[in-house]
Amino acid sequence: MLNDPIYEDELEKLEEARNCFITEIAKNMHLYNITASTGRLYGTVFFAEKPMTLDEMSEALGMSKTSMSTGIRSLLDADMVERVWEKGIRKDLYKTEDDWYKSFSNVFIKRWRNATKLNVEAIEETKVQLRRLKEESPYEGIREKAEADLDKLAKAEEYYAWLTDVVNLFETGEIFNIVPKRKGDK
Amino acid sequence: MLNDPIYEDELEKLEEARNCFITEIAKNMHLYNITASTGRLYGTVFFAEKPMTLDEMSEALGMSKTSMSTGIRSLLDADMVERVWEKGIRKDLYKTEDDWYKSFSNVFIKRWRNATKLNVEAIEETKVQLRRLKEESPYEGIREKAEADLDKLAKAEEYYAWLTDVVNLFETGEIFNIVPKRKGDK
DNA sequence: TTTTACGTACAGTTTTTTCTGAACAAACTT
DNA sequence: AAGTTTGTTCAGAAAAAACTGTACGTAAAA
Repeated sequence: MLNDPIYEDELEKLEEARNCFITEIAKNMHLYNITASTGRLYGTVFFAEKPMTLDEMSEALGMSKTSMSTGIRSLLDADMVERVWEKGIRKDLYKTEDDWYKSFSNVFIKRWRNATKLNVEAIEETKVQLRRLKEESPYEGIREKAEADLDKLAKAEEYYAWLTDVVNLFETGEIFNIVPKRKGDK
Repeated sequence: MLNDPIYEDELEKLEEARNCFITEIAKNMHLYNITASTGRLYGTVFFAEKPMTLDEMSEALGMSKTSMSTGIRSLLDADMVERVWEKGIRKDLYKTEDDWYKSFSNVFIKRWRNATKLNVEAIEETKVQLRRLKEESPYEGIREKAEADLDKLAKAEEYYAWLTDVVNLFETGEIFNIVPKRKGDK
């Protein structure tokens, strides 16, 4: 069977079918801050019948093992892939996380919570400086500008408070009460 | 006042305060698929007392007008900036969208809806090919693989159906019933 | 109409990111 | 202990992206 040209042909068709999905998903992977190459890696592991080693990935994609190593790490960070253990196998094995809801939520939470935190901190620091100007500047023009800026930042803070609430919706899993997971329905 | 060194100094302090926020927001702008440079552009327009022209932006940031043009376009695409019209002014004027809830929602909707659409289309196409293999391949191994892949894709479809629901939550504005906008509270 | 002002397309340059192979360190095998 | 195997670090090469200045088309002004 391994040298059966018709079987090879069928296998080729299978690859082609898979490739259709892999190519598309790789293109949209940048939404998770993941490069297209790493997206293809994800797709490859996704369709694999069993967990893959770095060497197998390297072979499958025709890319260096180094790239597989860094790519897998990105995917691990994004909780899109996990390491599995198999008896008697020395190499690291990886499979895709099958709970896509979880992957999405994790990425969503991680990214927005972090961004919110940093931005709110920056707002606080900026406010300190602006308040000083507003209260102490000898120039009315400066005081007015500082006040106007403070108003703008206050609005921004409201928004970040809301965004934090939204992130919490995903973190607590409450989102699944509001938008239930689909099971088998179209 | 224009040549008053103390006033200049105060203005400098104002710039510095603003810069603190601008720098941070620019760093996190990549979450909206926007470069750090364009992020700084956003910050500059955000703090400006009145709508800015491309030339003013170029002057303020020390970058080419071409870059301002393309940067502003990215921001327009993301609904983070809008063009405004002022009587007697020939140049295009831009201000930041003050409804950040809207900006966030728009970006969120646009990006995820688009990604979902493309991925679902790819899944459909892949399914067609896999079904053919599953039904017509003379090799049991191939038929089994095709079936396994179809199962995986079915799970992916469920996820995308859910994601579409989530996106709709933002598109219809229903998210604001669940997570109300903050007004003035901390 | 001619002139001027304005925004953008495009090609080339600079900067940043991605990718690779060699060298290394840790852990397993013998 | 010596010798493999395996994943990762690192410096340099290759690829991609960002940025700039020139040139051009369009529309307002003269």
